[in-house]
Amino acid sequence: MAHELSKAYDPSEIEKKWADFWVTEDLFSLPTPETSGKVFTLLLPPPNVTGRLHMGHMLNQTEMDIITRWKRMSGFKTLWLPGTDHAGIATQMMVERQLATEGKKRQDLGREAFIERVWEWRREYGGAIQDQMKRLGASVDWAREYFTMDENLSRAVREAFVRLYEDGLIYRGKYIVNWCPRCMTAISDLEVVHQETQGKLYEIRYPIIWSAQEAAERRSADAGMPEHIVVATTRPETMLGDTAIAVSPHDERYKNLVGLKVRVPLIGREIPIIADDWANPEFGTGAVKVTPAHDPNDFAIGKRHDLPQISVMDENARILEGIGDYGGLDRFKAREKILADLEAQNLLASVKDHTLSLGRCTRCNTVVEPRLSTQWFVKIQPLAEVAIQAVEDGHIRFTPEQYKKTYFEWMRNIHDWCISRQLWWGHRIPAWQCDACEKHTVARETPQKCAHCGRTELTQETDVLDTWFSSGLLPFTVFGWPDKTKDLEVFYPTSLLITGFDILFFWVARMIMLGCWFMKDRGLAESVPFKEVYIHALVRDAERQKMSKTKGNVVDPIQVIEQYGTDAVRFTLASLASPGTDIAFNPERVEGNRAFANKIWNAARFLFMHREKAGVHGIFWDGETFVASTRLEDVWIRAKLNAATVQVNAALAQYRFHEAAHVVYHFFWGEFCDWYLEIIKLRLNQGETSEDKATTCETLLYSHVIFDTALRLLSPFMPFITEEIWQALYEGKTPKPSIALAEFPISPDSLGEPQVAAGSRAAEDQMAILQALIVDIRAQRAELKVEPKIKVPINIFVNPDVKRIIENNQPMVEKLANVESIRFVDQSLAGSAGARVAPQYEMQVIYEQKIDAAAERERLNKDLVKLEKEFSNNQRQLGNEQFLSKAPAPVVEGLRRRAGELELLLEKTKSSLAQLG
RNA sequence: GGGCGCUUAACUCAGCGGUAGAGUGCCACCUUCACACGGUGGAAGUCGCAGGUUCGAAUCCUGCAGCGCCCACCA
Repeated sequence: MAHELSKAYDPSEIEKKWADFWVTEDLFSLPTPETSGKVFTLLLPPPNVTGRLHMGHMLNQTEMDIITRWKRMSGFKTLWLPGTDHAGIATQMMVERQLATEGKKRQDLGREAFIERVWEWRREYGGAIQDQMKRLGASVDWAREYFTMDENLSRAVREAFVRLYEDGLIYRGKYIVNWCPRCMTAISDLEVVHQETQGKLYEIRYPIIWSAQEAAERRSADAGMPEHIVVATTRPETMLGDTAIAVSPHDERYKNLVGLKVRVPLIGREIPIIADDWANPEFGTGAVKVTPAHDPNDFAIGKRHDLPQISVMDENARILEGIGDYGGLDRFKAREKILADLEAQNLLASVKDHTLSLGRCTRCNTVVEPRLSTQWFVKIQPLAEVAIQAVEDGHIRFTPEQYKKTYFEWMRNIHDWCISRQLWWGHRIPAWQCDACEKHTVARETPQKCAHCGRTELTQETDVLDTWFSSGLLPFTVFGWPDKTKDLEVFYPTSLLITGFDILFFWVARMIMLGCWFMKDRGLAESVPFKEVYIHALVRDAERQKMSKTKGNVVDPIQVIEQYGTDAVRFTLASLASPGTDIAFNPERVEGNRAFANKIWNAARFLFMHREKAGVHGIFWDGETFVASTRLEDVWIRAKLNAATVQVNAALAQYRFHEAAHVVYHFFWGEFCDWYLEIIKLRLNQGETSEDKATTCETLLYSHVIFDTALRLLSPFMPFITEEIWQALYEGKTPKPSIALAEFPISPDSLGEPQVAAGSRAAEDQMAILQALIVDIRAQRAELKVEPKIKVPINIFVNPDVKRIIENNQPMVEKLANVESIRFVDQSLAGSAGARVAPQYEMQVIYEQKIDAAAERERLNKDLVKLEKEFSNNQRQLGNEQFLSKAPAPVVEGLRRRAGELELLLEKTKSSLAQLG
């Protein structure tokens, strides 16, 4: 492909080109390996088919892509498996909304036609998020893409349901569930979000029914005979379904009322006063109305006391016909009317402000109504026990580790899982009800006859399964389960899961439970759906607010990408992705990383320019052996690159994306560009002799090797720009079709080459002295206000060792610090005008202009204060017997060495000050 | 009511037992032949508060204050 780089870095053009290339060349498709050795598998948390890419996705996919590319380049057979989720409620709502614009409801179409309509919708609009993923450069295996409603996955869902049923873990029953009257379906506990809401607490008088006999008894006993019992409630409309009043058995106030009957106001039903521990004497009046069909606690009381369950609302949360004057009224309208009617009868004792926690549907924000209905449940305890053990035994590792606690917390207090939904879009429950005996037959295929009575008139269950039921099975169903496939054998358990904490319970926990259960014949350690979980943070806006459509602060990743380029956005997210910390995403921050990309671009152009000038082509590298050089800057940059390599590999192994990004940024900009390229300019801008040309070629070769390695180090973070430059570097003759398939750098030092390591350390020490000297000269020039273009002579006072280092690298010092000439003197320069002292050298800038004595004195005084403070700390520690005996030797040695330096520096600084007068 | 975090330079965040760091922003100078999406130099922090452990604490422990998140059936 591209052999040369355009003058200006334009991400939009190159990103489109390579995104297409990766997909059309099928670069990331992985054939099924023979064995599971060195295989890395990652499942993409399937976005909703209705989804549009948001910053959360982008962070998630950037992290997954970095890890995936890193693993792939490091020699793993890497599979990143993409897919989309059919998202029951969300998708059904979307299509219903579309129907509504045509003035239709789903009931007008009927179940089959409606489902066909959803498929149509999916064919037309369902691919949006995949297209967006391609723009991010996500290196997934598109050939294996799945959809949770695909036939093979649907078959697996039925199989899983039937097996759980056969294991006795699925039951059907009439219980209080969370009901959304707008979605008209049951939802699980997790789909209800509780909000503190300012509401009212109403106290209502229920008239006590006194029989003549009881009344007489009371009067003779002088026991008092109250007319009413007052109950407190936040939802007066449910009184229509009251079947008892409960008081605490220990509540003296009500002791002798237990067993009596009261009349439910407005409807006149007689109900008993019962004693139950649930009633809290401290709260309200101590007496609570009991409505078993509309409250989970009341449901439990009802079971204990065998109370009738009277439902008073329909599926839309309207009062049922025939109940007082309230039939057909919406629950909140009914509440108003009931309160007014109570008031009129003087039965409303009081109304108080009361904050309560109101449950709302996560989909549509409608207030959830606890409703008595028949649903399918998963008996969760047996599944949870195994899932807890899997994590306790360390078969799944959480990063950050704190999420393990959250996971245990939830798992240990888990309730049975309501898995049926009254929707049409989804996996229909494989159960058939007998028209005659009304019992259910659960089967993989449509049964011929009832399993209980043998009759043949059967009707399939109309409910579908919770979407999370099918996604909870994905880690094995995507590999062909229930069949025993090769894929399942080599890819399961997957290696890693990267996801947000918001679906820790919805998805992560359920995958663990279901995986451990269905794969249990592999043994616990191998039954888990993934070996590691990395939980990433939330992307917030620049003000740390949660992004939300209603607040209007949602940042559209595609827009930011168009402004700065995908690479810059990816790099920004990576550099902010410190485990466990939410990300405050400010688009302005991307600017800095866009500049970084530009910097790399120009570094490449610099090398290419010289390559052209020198007529040097075909600089290729096998990616393994280092080209030798003994030049200080060459050994030094190699040592720095090795260090960066070691750090990046270590950081990625711990999902410390921010650290890896920082290391690679600092290497490229702070070391390679700022120092190395500046230094080699000396060798690249040489003359025409054959010796000069040879030097240029050597220099180019060496710098290309370094640059090539650095590009591969950066590639997982910025795949596009590195691909573009890498392809150009090899002039179309790349060793691999893509940089993404090239080798990720590993440090030669880490492979055990002690003499190389020693040489590196010496080079680093020498460069550190030269760098310090150069920086000091520059600073002194700035202080003396030497015009930038003027070269100045300098004097240096050093020991012979350092002198040799400087002499060997004199052109470097002269070029980088703009020095005319260096004179080595044999007397201390401390105190001389324009001098600076360091532990290893004394340096004086010779400049005719008069020194600003005041400024110089200020600087020296500041230095002096700092030095004195450090020295006194240093001396205090070194004078401390305890420290000397207890601190580790290297620390003590370090301080001793520093003490010597400090003494010297103090002395020199003081003498300089004295000279200034 | 339970549980979990966070508080370090103007801003965003690293560091988590051995002399306070980065990026952005800010100030000054420089359009030098890769890059002004640049270069060079510089200013800027009693590491929330109070105790404790330690030779040594931003780093470990306890308490307090502020901020945030998750879970939960108290009418």
